Amino acid sequence: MKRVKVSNNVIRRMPRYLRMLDELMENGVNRVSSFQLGQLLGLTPSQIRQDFSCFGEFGQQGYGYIVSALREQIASILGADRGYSAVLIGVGNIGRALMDNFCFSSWGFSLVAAFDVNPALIGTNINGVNIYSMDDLETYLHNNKVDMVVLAVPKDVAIPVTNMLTANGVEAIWNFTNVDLTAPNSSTIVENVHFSDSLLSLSYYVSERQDEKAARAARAEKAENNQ
Amino acid sequence: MKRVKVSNNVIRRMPRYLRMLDELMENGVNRVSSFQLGQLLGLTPSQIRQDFSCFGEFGQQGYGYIVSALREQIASILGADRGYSAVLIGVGNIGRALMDNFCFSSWGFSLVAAFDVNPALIGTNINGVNIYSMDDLETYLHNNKVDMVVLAVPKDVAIPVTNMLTANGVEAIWNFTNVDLTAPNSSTIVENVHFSDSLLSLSYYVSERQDEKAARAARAEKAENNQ
DNA sequence: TAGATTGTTAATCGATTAACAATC
DNA sequence: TAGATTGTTAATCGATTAACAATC
Repeated sequence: MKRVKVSNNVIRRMPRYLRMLDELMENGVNRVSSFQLGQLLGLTPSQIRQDFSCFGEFGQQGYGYIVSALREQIASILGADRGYSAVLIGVGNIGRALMDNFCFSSWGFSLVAAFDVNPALIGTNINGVNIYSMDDLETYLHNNKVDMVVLAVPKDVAIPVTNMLTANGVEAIWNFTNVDLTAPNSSTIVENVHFSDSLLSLSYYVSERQDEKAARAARAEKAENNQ
Repeated sequence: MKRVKVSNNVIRRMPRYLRMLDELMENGVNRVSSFQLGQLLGLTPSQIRQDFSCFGEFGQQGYGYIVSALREQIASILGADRGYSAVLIGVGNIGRALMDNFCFSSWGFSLVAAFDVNPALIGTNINGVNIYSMDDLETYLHNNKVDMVVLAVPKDVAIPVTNMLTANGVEAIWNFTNVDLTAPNSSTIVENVHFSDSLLSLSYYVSERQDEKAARAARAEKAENNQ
């Protein structure tokens, strides 16, 4: 597989391709063209072919792509076939929701341990994942290969915990705290999940829609009065 | 406020500005320049001024921006000052995590009701929000102004529930199911939250990093052997 | 006033789309 | 073979950055 510098826009589309290919496989489709994929995803065929071409040649002229083969290629590009290990820190509601609902394994990852400060949780087990004391985290990190940390601790301890993690060699953080970890720890790869950003974007488009409606209504009323 | 067509990229940055301004206010900062904001957010001052200029003139030459005033302006642009009402559908783990942890009100929204099929939940109350039966949802939508729906139902009922919602006038969906609702219901505004997409993006960058390391190691070994 | 920083126009850069030869 | 669809190059479009006059 090629490893040239690929734009973030492309990277963000790859998981969508993967999901769509999974869906096609579930539906027993075994061949797809860039045109069809584009229709399904609301993208142009050109863009899809450009995206794929960043990583190699996965199709066949005059035929298209074999769904299962393309699926494997994209999974591989995204590292979803490397069995990366993840550790969850903070078994509050979000952490718990992830343990209960998010199927790490179906994306090729394995959640190997969870950590919390709550004595009621320590020593228990959710979905086969043991919950350990935060006090044992540092030792754990030294004795185990941890490819990524899922950070779901309360906002106010996000920074100190992150500092501890990076000091202990953690290189990737999937960040569910409401704190932006992007800037500070340069060498650590951080993926921020900000619910509020997502909701506010939605809210913007709702406002836009409502303002348009109001403007239309105002125009209609004015026209009415001018009769 | 201006309402010209603004690119999605700009809209996605606005909530980040809002969060940063909130943080500055918490820290008692009451004045900020585009240069400082840029440093804090990892953006260029140019871009920040360009972004703001899509909506109006919020600064003062030679001085910068008054944090609280700018905060209000951006909140208003995003519709975070309109008291939009939201209804949660599906009180599973994700739904519950949102009810417990996500502070709708701090972003100007109010969660007015929740719905589920589980008899053990129906009639109960979480954080002041009543949980009703799904059977009552349609009636509820007819009798109440619902600006957005938070969709946190299981994957397999996502499509039928969505169809029911749009049929009953719901225009905006904050979608936590793993189904892409983007394409089909054209007039409905959908914001998809896909945990897997986020994780896979992170995974890509982790893989890239590890491949670089491996390549470096291979080169080093080769050099060693050539000694 | 001098220094700072805005809002905006112009220049650059990058991403998307279109077009087409290659070929299955 | 004829039709279809890829991978890739070139053209277009849009987003970011640079520059600077306006002005607090």
